[in-house]
Amino acid sequence: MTLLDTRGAAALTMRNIADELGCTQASLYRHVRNREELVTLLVDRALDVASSAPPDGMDWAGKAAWSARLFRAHLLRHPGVASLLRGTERLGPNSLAGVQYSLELFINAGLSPRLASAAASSLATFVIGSVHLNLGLDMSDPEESRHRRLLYRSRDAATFPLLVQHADTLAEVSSDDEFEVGLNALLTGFRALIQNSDITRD
Amino acid sequence: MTLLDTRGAAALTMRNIADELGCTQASLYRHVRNREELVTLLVDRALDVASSAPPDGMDWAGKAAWSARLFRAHLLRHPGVASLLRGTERLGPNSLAGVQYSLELFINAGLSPRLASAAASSLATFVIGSVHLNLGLDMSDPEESRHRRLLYRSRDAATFPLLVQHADTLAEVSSDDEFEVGLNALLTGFRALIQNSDITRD
DNA sequence: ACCTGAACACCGTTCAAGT
DNA sequence: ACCTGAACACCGTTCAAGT
Repeated sequence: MTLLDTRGAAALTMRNIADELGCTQASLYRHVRNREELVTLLVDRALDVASSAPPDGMDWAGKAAWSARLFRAHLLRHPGVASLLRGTERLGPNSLAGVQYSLELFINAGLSPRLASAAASSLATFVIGSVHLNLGLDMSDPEESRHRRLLYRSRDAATFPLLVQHADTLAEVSSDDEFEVGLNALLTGFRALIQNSDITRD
Repeated sequence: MTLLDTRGAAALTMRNIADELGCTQASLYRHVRNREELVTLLVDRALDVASSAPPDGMDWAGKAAWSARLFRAHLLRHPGVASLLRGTERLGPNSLAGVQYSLELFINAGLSPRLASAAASSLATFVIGSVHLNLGLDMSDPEESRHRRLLYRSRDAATFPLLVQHADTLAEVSSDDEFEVGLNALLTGFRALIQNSDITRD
């Protein structure tokens, strides 16, 4: 865990883990079948944020937004965890707690179990995908913004007119902005979905 | 390219590439700095679908949905490409063409360049994230659905009541369903955003 | 039961040496 | 300029041998 946070996902090798634990690499295979199994266990343990519930007094959309922001912030604080987060291994108890919670949220909001599941999945997909796509980048770094502006501006104006024209704007859009716009759009869409299924039910 | 499609991303090693090309691994470093640079070039070349535009006669939402589904289908058909798709390397000409196109779409729909960029990014994030989270899984495989049903049903009913109760429903929700629900919600949210900025402008 | 040392078959990358 | 052979420092995994 500390190894992953301090030296990154690339340094999470069986040898380094064994060193950190004070044993040989071969010993690890007494407690774990594969490296993959170890990663699965590690990732689920790292997802214990999902259990912290939003404060009371919010409607479902407020709670969903609160949880999504918390989850995203946690992943951004632990990029190593985020980079190991795939779809296959979301079976651990902490991940399941997250599924249970978001499912409850959307069902109580008025969605059918099927739609609630799809909505919760979509939201998680967006949060994880959002962190994933910005893993290498540090948007607060001014160097990064300058680099992107140059990339857009130096394109051929005939084939990429909009990129050249709005280079400055595009370079300035932070990943936080992107996330908020997408999160808001998703929740607005879910709200419409709930109203529609209410109408259908009447 | 054929190596990636036939034997997967794990088999995309410098040795295998060199074999496929009929040279030694060391020769590759005359044409490419890193393996990473090679992957970047390869991924961008694999994204040539972005250039195929949707048929005329659709509104912006229809076009966006059409492009998103096309992109997703392409990635699902080439899982190796999808697994290599990170955020850092979207600089290639094909990726930029996709950015230019989606930007044009949302600006013409009535969004400011800033919001259009965020909307386009969010949509791409959702598509890529959606494919990413289902990379290992084959939902059409009945074995997979049975496994998921068992996973949910065998949980502790006291801590995960909803998972146990709706195990059958949850196991049956396909990734296609999830994607359609999320896509629809996003586009509905963007539509509301456009109407809002129209009102603000008046 | 748990650990060790040593090996195996793989990686990406480098570099002197060839043509 | 481009390619080769051989090496380097790493991987994950296995296995007989120890306690």
